[in-house]
Amino acid sequence: MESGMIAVDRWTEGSQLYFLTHLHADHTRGLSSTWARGPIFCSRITAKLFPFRFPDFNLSLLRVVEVGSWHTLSLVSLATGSPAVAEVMAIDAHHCPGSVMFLFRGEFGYLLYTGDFRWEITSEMANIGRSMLLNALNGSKVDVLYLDNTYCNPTYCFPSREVAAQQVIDIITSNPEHDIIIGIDTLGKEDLLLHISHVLKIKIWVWPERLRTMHLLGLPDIFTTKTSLTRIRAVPRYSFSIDTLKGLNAMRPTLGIMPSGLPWVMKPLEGEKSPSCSTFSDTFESRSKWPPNDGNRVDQNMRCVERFHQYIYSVPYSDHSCFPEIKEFVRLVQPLNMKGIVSLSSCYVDPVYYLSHLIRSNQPSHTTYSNLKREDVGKVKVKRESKMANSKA
DNA sequence: GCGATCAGCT
DNA sequence: CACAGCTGATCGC
Repeated sequence: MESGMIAVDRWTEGSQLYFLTHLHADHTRGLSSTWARGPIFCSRITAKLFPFRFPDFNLSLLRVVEVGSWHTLSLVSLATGSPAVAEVMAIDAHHCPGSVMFLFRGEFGYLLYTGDFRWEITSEMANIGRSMLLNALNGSKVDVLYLDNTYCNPTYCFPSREVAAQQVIDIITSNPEHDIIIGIDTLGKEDLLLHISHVLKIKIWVWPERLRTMHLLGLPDIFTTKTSLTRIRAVPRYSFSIDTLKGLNAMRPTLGIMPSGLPWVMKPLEGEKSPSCSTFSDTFESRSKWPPNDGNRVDQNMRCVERFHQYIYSVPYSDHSCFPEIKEFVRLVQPLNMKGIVSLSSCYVDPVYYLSHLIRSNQPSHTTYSNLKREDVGKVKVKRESKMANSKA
């Protein structure tokens, strides 16, 4: 596609149309309330949350793209200067509320930009997205897949969010006398909190701004800002530390739960013992439903709950796809070429490195690191400059 | 003084 | 290490 026409999650000057996959801060860096570079296309939920995040934003620049139907885009061809038409379809990305993938079609062919996404093969919602995607493609091939490669490495393997949510429930019910704090961000993991509330018939404390977000999302009235009403609190992840938990435990017995796809949560403090990480099943054997105790051996790579600290559990609840899910998605889409959208990670890999057998054309000249030998690509560590998960087309 | 950007931290 | 994001310092207007 010609450069300078369409930008996704990228906010530098020089594009005609801008697209926002979801409202997490690492995808909005460069966006501000004073934005005037052009229209921004996003999902209805993202549009709803937008003014809360960017209070004085000129809302006439927002364009809602409904999920599941083609939306016509008016562009100017950079090559000829004449009007050009393209279309876009938003498809639910199941990453956080409002998150979508964008499928573009035009004279440039088909481009699919996943944004951050979770592709839970067993989930009913993913099946809807699957048929939506296949119907939209109608047999055509995706020319370039821009892929959420956050966990694009075979070492990343974790259960569905449904299973991980049950692990959280098990921790809470196994510790009836404990207060529980759960680390979350400004957006995302609402389903986990709703599930806990529903199963345990208990309200969930959130901080005031987060309560506003819950209301904007139209979620059930199970959230509160009164600490006296519940022993379960969802707190900002940045406020979540071993020291915080120690402080809380000086008052009342309190356990912290970190829902995360990462195999580690935080660096153990100097002199701290124990991050040898006993697994949840070591501690709570028979009560735990995970790993399943059905006589079969659990995949050694499948992460389970880890006790990182006397007071802290890490639960593999992830809003990004794990490696087998990414693989399944690429197999479904069968792109001609693909590029990772996350370029900063200690284990950053070009998705082509592990998944080249699933794309239709895997000539080295098409890969991001065409100058490297294939064996070297997986070891590339990208420089800090491109932390933004983005792409320009 | 304000917004934008960056350093540092979790 | 950093899924995402806060705070505070600094730069430029």
